[in-house]
Order: sequence, then C-alpha cells, then structure tokens
Amino acid sequence: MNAGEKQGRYRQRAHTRALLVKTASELIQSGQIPTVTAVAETAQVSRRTAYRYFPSQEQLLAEAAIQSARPLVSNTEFPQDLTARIPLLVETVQRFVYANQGALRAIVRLTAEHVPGRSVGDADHFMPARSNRIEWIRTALAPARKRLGGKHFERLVSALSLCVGIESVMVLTNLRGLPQKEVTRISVWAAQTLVAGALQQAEQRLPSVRKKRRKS
Amino acid sequence: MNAGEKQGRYRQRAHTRALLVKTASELIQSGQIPTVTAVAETAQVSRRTAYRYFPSQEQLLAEAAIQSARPLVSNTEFPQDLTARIPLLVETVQRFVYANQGALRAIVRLTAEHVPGRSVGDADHFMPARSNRIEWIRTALAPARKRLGGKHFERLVSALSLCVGIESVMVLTNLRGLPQKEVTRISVWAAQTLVAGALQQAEQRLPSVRKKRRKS
DNA sequence: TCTTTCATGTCACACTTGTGTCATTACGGC
DNA sequence: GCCGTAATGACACAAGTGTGACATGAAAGA
Repeated sequence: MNAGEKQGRYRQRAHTRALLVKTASELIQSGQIPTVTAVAETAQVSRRTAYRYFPSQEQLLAEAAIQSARPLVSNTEFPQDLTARIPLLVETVQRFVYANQGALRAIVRLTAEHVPGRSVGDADHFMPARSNRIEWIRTALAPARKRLGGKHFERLVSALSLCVGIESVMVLTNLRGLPQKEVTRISVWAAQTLVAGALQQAEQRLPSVRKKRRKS
Repeated sequence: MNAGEKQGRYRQRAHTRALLVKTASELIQSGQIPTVTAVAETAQVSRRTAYRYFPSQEQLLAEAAIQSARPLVSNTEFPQDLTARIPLLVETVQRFVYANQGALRAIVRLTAEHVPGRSVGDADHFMPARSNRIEWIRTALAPARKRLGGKHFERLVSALSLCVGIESVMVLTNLRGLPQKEVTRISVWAAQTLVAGALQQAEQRLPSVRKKRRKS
C-alpha cells in the first residue's frame, strides 16, 4: 500500500486542498503574489490549515501556478510546412508566457532553488514544474525528425528550449530591456535560424539523401 | 546639483556600503542566502544601517552576487577568427556559471520576483542585475559588427544571451536533465549555428559584398 | 575650538512566515 | 443513533522584513 488516499475523510481533504489551490490561483492570476494569510482568508480557511496542506508558501503558489497554467495548453493546429510551424510555435508559447508571467516566474523562483548537486536532507521537495514546453517543441519539430535523426533532433529540441519559454522572456526583458514585441521577434528569429542551421548541417552530413527528399 | 556624491562623510558611507556588500558576498559564496540580520551582524553593523543603504534584502543580495561574480570575469584573450571565438566565449561563460551556480541562481530568484508590468508604489527599484554577459557577447562578436550592421548585430547579441548564462544552464539542467558536458555542447552548437545563420543572412542581404569575403 | 551636521545605534511597531499545542467540531464507521 | 477520530480553528511563539522616531557620537567646517 503506497499512499492512504481514499481513507478517512479524503473527500473533505481533497475539497480543502483544491479550494486552496484554486483560491491561490485566482489571486495569482489577478496579478498579486498572495501571502498565505491572504489565500487562507479568501478561501475562508484558517491559516494553520493552509500550512497543513502546503509546507510553505512557495509550494502552494507553485501548485497554483501550474494549475493556472495547464488549461491554456491547447493543441495548436500546426501547418504542414516546417518553416511555418516555427513562428507559430514561438509566438504561441511566448504569448502564453506573457499571459501567465506571474505564475511562471513563481515556478522559476522555485526551480532556481534546486541546485542539482545536493539534495537537501530529508525534505521531500517534489519538484513540480515539469513544463510541457518540451512537448510543444517536439510536436512542432516533428516533421524534421527523420531528416535530422534522433540525436540531432534532440539537440535541436534542447537548443529551442533556450529560445522559448519564461527564461527567454526573463533574459530579454530584464537583461536587455526589450518590450514584448521585440522579445517575440528575437525568439522567432533565433528559433528559425537554429532550425534552418540544423537542417542545413543535416544535408551536408548526408548529401546523398538530398535528391531523394522529393519522395512523398 | 545632481547627486551629492562626494559631499559630507562620503568616505565613511562608501566604506560601510562596501563592507555590507563584501560581507553579503562572502556569505552567499559560502552557500547561504543570508538574512539582512545575518549580514548586519557579520559586518558588525546595525541592521537599521543595512536597510539605510539597501532598501530591501534583494537589493543587497543582488549587488553582492554581482560583485562576487565580477572578479572572475577576466579578459579572455580572443583569437581573431570569429568562428573560433564563439566556442571560447560559450565555454568560458558556462564554466563560470557552473563555478558560481549558487550565487547566480540566487540572482535569478531575485530577478524572477520582479514582474515588469507593475512597479510597486513609490519604491525606486533600480534593477541591479545587469550582468556582464552582454559585454562578453559583444566583445566576442565584435569582428562581426561591421558585417552585420548595428541592428542585426544587436539581434544576434540578444539571441546569444539566450544560449549562454545561468538561465540556459537552468533550462538544460532542470528541464532536460543534461549533465554539464552536454549543456556546454548544446550551448556551443546553438551559438555557433546562430552566428553562422546571421552571417549567412547578411550575405544574402548584401550580395555585392560577398566576393570580398573569401572564407570557405 | 566650537558648533553643526550626518552616519550610526537603539528602540519600537506592523506584518509575514512557519511551527507547536490544544480545543472544538463534524464526518464516518459501527 | 452514538462514538471516536480526523479535520479544523484558535492562540501562541520565534524569527525575519521593512519602516518609523529619536538619541548619540564623531567628523566637517567655521
């Protein structure tokens, strides 16, 4: 038996927990970074109870941020042409990032604490923020998988994960002082250039295949 | 009269301020994220005084982190060949990032809190964390400035700032689970590909200049 | 030397984060 | 239905963050 999930008053527990997350999520989306007290009061719940479900403010906010982020991930319809998919990918992701900037920055704050080298004592910090960014990129790049081969495909995915997402927005905004429009422009250009370069290198690696690329 | 810099007891002020930054820097480098109280006590200074120089803990820690980072920025001798400069730039920066990961992640935590949209009240939050990353990139790319032109040069600088630095390490480490060696490899590839792409596009924009570059 | 500033220290206050302790209430099992 | 336990509330506490208000001592300027 792993976790006593459906035992005792699990219904009440689930309700309280969900209520807290939902309340925190709403407060975050309204622009604030709410205190535990604020969340508890808004949720009509004792502050102590909030701390019973979430060991720290950050845990609560992180979960709220993730929840408020997830619904916006809709399956964007990608065109067939690879070169047209990239701007669509980047613009969609960056628009999403700007729409949820507060929540995503909270996630960054949390993951930034987690220095990979050393896991801290007996704290069971479950790392929450496995974003779906990688999935989006993989989907958008799917048509290039065969042409690149698994290894180079993954390298391109990794490279694109640097050009897209909250971290890229943070860098271009805070370090370079760019407005949203410029941020998106740069991201799109970088992504396109990387994809073009990867394809170009692939062609040079396999010059014999080049002529066959006309098949289907 | 702009700023009363050298008026009054400016010597004493400078000393106290430097002492605070230095103390905080040392505490950060020892792995902690010190409280203002801790910094003040270690520096043998009243807590109130620390708050007189730095309006918030963040300001103090940010400045300390920057200072602890700066000494490691030695003028790396760049070769003349542009294509050889890029790997050197990336490897140097990424090695530096890994060496100061704790401090740099602290900076990220701090800057991540600063949501650009809304400035809070009358606090004169001057954002401190202008890293020198941009300088390094500009220096490394300097030979390409003429070929690219100011606008495209800056775009390339922005794009490279996404592939290099603590954020890139965080993304590739936390999101993709890559070890240091792989992180550096990906970063180098991305940077090289971006530079090559930018140059290629510049040639296509100015075909008349092409014959003057006889590089293979 | 003697004021006059100015940097600093001291004390205090409101607010937040976590945590511990104990009472109360309401749900679930019988 | 009753009872026991589990969820919650009510306080309390230590520590930290910023921020006032006021005292004090030392350096600057005459």
